[in-house]
Amino acid sequence: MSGLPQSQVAEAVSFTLNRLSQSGVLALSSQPGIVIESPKRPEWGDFSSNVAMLLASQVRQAPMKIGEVLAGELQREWPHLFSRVDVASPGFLNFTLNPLCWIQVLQSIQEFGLLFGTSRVGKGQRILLEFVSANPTGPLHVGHGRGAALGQALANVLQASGFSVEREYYINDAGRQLLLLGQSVLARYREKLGKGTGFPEDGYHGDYIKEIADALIRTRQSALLDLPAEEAERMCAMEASALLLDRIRQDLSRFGIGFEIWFSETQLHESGKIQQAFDLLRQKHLLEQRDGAWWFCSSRFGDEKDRVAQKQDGSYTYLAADIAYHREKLGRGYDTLINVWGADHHGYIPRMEAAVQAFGFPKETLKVVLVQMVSLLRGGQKVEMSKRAGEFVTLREVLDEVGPDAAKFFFLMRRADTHLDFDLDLAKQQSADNPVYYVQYAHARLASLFRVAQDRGYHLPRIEEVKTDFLLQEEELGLIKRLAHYPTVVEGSAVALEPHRLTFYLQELAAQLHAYYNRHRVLPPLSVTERSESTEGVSESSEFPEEPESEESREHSSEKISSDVTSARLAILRQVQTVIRNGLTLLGVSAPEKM
RNA sequence: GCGCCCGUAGCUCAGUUGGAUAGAGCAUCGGCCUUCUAAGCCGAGGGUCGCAGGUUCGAUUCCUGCCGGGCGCACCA
Repeated sequence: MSGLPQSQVAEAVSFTLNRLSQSGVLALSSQPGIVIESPKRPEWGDFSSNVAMLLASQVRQAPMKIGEVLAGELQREWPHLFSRVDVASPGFLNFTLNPLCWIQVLQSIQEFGLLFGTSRVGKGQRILLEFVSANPTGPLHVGHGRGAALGQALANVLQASGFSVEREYYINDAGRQLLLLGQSVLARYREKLGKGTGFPEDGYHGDYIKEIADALIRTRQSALLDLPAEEAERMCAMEASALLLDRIRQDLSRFGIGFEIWFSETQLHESGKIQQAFDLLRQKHLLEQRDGAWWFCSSRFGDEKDRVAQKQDGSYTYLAADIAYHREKLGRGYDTLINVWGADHHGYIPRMEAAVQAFGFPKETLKVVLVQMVSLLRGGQKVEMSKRAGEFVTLREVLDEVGPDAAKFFFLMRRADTHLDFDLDLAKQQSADNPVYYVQYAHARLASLFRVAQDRGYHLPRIEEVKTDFLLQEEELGLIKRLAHYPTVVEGSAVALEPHRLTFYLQELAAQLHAYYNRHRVLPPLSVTERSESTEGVSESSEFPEEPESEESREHSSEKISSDVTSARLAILRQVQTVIRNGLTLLGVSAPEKM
């Protein structure tokens, strides 16, 4: 979408810089990365750039002087784009665009619709995004919910930016944790049948274990008591993990999260992939036997020490499986692997980076996004969760309480690597204080406006049908500029792997919309009342007071709504609605027509 | 002890990869509905960007050292 003003400015600057370089006016050895940003203050124009300052050392001239030259050239060469280019100390270029440029933003939104905001920066690079991947040893809890919301939003934002994304869930269905699950279930099973023999040391304590035991009693009666303990444990583990995985799938599907691939760890063992990975590492002398165990030499790639991959007793550690798993993923030909992990696993990153490098891929092939913990607040108090006692709030409970939309939005309101306080009361509240309602309401409010407009016989105009002057009033222009920023936000969220930027953007856009909506009418009032007659003399005057300051609400009621104004506003607001809808969609949140 | 993350308004947090005079929401206080959804808007107060150095035209942002908080440091996952 290079037709957008910001890209046009960047292209213009780049082009002019090249030309000045070739003609010898500026002696450039290399062109700096041109960053066009939106300045904080309106006096600094629509966009600004620091190129002149970046160039100063290279060209050996004062930034202000370079700025002057550039500003002059740019204005001369691109008169349709710039209405002015200023140089501000210590050397900023401030661009003020020809207002007409903004119209094409509206046209672009109108034309691209659902696709507005998409780009091709990803160039079709293939990304494997692995997230949630909770062990099937218990139900999903809130922390997993945050990972799920983040993963999905990341996938959406990356896809919108031209990456080809596949989502994967790694099922940890082998190893000690699963055994422990089997032991825990069997222990409960025995207890319930009056044959209790104690509970495993680090067993799973949650009530769901008892429910699974009940289910086993229903289907198998007391049959498991006759089996050898090991076999009974294995059977319990299989049954329990199948049940729990099924429950995880249900929760995720209710949360609106889907995966292309569900990858099972057991498969790695059974297909010999772990053995293969080991053979390869041995060949490369990255796997060494010491003290009867096999060590992965991760320290050669910057890890602080080597790690055991195969224990003295011959069994594999979880690391062995993960090494093989990452080799498996790399072998599928992705350009980048992204893992969304709980922040408590951060110490594990160097190990996995080592594995990736051991197989001949650059370290950057693997990107890990860390998700910090979630605390739930109710009545201003933290809801206590203790993993040891098996007391944690499940994702399902949160969904029951606040619904998927609010849950997702709240999970995405903070940067992933900072701790999140999730206020359950706020998430349920139907007021402007609740950010998700606030944004959704903006969308619904517009939907409602359009319904009323159509009931009253207005048709919703296309941009081309509207008189330009009425689109370019100050506040309308403000809205358009905000809309123009949207594609940059989507791209930034994708490249930085930070979807929370989109959440913030939507709140800002909604705020601007609500303010606008409150201040300006779109449709003329239905009936002429005595009050409007009594102020008619004032409101009909062609000159509006400059800035009424404290009299803004009065401006609202006295504003004259011609049919040109109505259609211009309808046209702009439709594009606002499109952008809100698109943004919410990328976050996985619905955009309701009615609330 | 070592490593990673965090420290910005009373609270919860943004800060566009190093830019110009530091931003939002909540909370507090004061206003706005006979007219398109008040699930909304307008206004006010509130800051040593943890501290101290360094890098440069310029630092909340990068580097070093402290202080404070969280997490991790298994032949568990």
